[in-house]
Amino acid sequence: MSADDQNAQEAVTFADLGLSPKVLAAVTDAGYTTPTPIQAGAIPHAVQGKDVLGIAQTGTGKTAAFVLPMITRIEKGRARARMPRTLILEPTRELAAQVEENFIKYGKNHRLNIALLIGGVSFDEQEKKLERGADVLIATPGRMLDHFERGKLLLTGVEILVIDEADRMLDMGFIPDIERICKLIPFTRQTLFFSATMPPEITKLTEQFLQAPVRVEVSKAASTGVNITQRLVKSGNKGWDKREALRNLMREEDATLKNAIIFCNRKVDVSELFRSLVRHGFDAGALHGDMDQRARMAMLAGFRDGKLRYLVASDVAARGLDIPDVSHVFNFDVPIHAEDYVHRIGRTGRAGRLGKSFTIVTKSDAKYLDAIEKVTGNKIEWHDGDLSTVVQSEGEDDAPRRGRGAPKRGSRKEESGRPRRARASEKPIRNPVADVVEEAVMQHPAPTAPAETQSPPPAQKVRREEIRSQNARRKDAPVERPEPRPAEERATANTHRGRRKPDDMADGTVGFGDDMPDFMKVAVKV
DNA sequence: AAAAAAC
Repeated sequence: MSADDQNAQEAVTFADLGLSPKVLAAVTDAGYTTPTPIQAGAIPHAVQGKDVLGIAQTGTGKTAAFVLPMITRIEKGRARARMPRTLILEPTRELAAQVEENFIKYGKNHRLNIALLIGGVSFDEQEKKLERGADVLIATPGRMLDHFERGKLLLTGVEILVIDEADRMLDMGFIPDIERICKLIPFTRQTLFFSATMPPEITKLTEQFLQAPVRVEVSKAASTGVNITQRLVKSGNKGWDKREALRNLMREEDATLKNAIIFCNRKVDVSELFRSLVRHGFDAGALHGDMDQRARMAMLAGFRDGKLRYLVASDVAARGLDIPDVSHVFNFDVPIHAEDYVHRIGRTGRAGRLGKSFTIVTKSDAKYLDAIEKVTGNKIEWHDGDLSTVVQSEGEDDAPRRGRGAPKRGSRKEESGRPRRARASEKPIRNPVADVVEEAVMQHPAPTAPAETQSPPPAQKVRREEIRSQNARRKDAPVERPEPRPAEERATANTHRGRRKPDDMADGTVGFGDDMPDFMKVAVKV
């Protein structure tokens, strides 16, 4: 490449990409002048209506790479009732909500009707938005198909289809849904397709559903960024050992720790660790897929706004979520799949900043650790001596005061499942923010119960009856759940489900009155 | 040894 070419490339600005003046103005207002490689590569083609195959990780500016040209292209024209003009499919609810935020930010000079169709929230409002005519429809596949089957949605008017995070959709078993949806949309559409990797199934999908796509590939972010300091931390096998190791680490790092995500492999452990950290006075929140949708939103908002310094999370938070400025990532568990390690620690050290990651390792993690070191291609240093120096703690798991014989896996969780009131005398919770949040996460009777729960439309009522009869044997089985849930999982569920009246929890913050932090109120609007 | 996603 000549020096001139290089200069020319450096000189690329958003103004050179063919975006409309109104979109450009919004981009400028947001403070951006220079597009990222994926944006510079994809936008010029996308604004011309071409199909694009974008191969890019999250954190590369991928979302704006489709949002900006889409707004440009739908400037003219209006949506008709139940016939959205564009459809964006996302694998998780949070990602979908995040894309909506992007449309709001960059569409501020337009009058866009945006509809967000995700599970876990009421159908009513979503239907209203569809009825009004959506310029932009953002959805997770399940809820979208649900609306479609109810006849609330016609896909024949879709001009632009976006499939985001295709490889993750594959992991999650969404590909049949995606194929079905693709077939429902006219062939004359424009398709923008994004995936971080291109396994054979995904390649097949692109061959089937893209027409002469422009392929834009941005250099794979070095599997683990050089600006992330990675360390391993030894620990005994027990949950108790690991939690103590984590707390020590958190205290050690306190001076330089701005905020941190703490990953667990399992949802139960997210809940348990969250409760434990709160009891120890850390202002932590929690995020996993079994939580009430309102609480998920509230947690994320609280963490982003800096109201919560720690977020204990499952891998729902490992990819794609845009949480800027995370200074630390802690792996409470070694991830079972090596790629997850890369994604998790990739939540720190973004945009060239420095980041730190610590992974708590026990003797039984050896093989997973090997896999990680193989994938990332480097040996990770031990923080403070390796596993050979670990002292295993004695005793029956981490509930020593419970009688012998009792601790089946479920009963061990009793402590975390017990109502908070009973615990209050043991250890005062010193953290009001997390305390409020705990109410929201662990007891998820949506105070303004989703409308469909109160008056399900006939079709759904029938389905519910089926489920109810399936569960007839189990008196306490939640009707929404076809499968009986294991005891330990119930630690995350609402123990009062079905027993409390909505009036008892007018605003969902039982017993906290005026102490509800602002971010909770904001997030609750969903 | 997992998580996620419709009800």
